[in-house]
Amino acid sequence: MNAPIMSQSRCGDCPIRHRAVCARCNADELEALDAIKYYRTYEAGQPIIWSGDVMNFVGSVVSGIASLTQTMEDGRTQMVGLLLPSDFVGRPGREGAAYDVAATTDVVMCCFRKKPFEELMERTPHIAHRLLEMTLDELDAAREWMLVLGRKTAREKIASLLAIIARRDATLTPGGATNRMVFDLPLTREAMADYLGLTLETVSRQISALKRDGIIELEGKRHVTVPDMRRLMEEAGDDSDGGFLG
Amino acid sequence: MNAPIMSQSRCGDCPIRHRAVCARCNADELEALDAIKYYRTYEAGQPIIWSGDVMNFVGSVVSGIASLTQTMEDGRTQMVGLLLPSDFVGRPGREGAAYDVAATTDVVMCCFRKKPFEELMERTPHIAHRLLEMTLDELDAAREWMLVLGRKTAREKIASLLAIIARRDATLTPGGATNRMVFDLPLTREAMADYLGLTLETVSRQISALKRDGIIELEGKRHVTVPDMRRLMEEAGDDSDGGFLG
DNA sequence: TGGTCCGTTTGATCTGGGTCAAGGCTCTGG
DNA sequence: CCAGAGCCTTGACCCAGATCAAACGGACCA
Repeated sequence: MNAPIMSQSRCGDCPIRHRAVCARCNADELEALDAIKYYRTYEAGQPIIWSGDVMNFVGSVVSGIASLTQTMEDGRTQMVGLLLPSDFVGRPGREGAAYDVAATTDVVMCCFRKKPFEELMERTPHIAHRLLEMTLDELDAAREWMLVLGRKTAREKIASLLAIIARRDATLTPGGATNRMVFDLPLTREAMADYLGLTLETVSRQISALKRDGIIELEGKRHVTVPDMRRLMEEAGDDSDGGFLG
Repeated sequence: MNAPIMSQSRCGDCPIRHRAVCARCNADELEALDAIKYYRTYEAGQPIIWSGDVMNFVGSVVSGIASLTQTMEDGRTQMVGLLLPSDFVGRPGREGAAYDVAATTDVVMCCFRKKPFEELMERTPHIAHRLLEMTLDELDAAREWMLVLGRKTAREKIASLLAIIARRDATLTPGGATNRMVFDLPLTREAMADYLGLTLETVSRQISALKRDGIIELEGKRHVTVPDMRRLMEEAGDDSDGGFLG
């Protein structure tokens, strides 16, 4: 609780490293961040922001998983992003939210009031710079996901999602990057379907198929073991291992 | 040729307004931009950059259309972005390209050498700021497209693409935002299929269907008339008119 | 004037994933 | 200990869009 989780600098007493914000901040800047910061918790399933709402804060996910979702008038939905701990939420310089944000699991957010955050950004170029980098990362991720949505089969989609979650998990689990990987699915079948542009029945069937074929092992419905990440990546149609394995 | 196309400031003698770069630059900054600027032309079909290549420039499309494409090892491709005149290419602060960029029609690019551009960015906060805004726009567009790819039917996909092209065209055609719209398709059926996650046969069939149903009129294979934009938007499943019509 | 090349259209057929429907687990609360 | 609610799985069937195949049409060239 008092030992840093990461070796990076953190803003004030915040238990996570804000990737976007304070990786390179000095003491004064951290203090300024602390002054405009507050925490907020959401229960699993709760909305955090609705598309079009005025957002008066930006922030980072501290724990739990949040999702970004687009919705059509007739109710069809597509998840367009997953927010894992340390991911940034919000659009400096923008009034409203562009999509619905909801808590997929219980979520703790570290928020910064938007106006003062933007002012701080103005006079702190490296924060603006870091924010640009981070937005470029998100753009890359979004465009990679467009390939998944547009061209991959249901089985490849599932494998891609599992690979992403495993990889993200690994970055939070020191020394985790081996061939065998174990993690918990933070999403229901329905949420996976929303992310993958599938129905929950197809998600369920394909997970069963991957299990039958020995690509994954399941303990209960959520706890996943991948005996060999390379095989999973092949199933994802993604031999370029995304920089994940040596 | 000597009269400005746009009423905005432009960098030096460049015939387009660089949305990202010089909308708010002063004379000194424009001069600095001019000093590191050069033009380059590409024929339709030519590659501009390959994914993974080191990019030593950033720039804007001056005329023509370029595409961003993701490719899988087995040859499946997904177009992840369209670059129309005034769109920005390149990733300040990044070494390599993340996707293939190719000229879809003949293209003229206005390029800035990357190193000096980044230096200029460092000491010119409003350029960095504008770049962030623009990247956020691209991110929004990418995420909107994820909904198209993941959840829309073939007919809706085609209608969405036509609506986007019409809208983009309108921004370049003063006074063009009426209900009736006329434009040329800058893409082959195959390129449309790549963008929409379909096959070219399906694209062709759905275009024929939209024509049969009177949503669009075709003169040759490329010249499109939309008698009533609202009907097209409905077909796109996108009643929120994207800020296009009053 | 007639190839031939390339993008496009159209037809016939097949199939992956959607839809509808019926249970099966597992946790919670009475 | 049972009932109910949420998820999840599995089966049967269907359809939108993929695949395979043929032919069209306009631009270019000999």
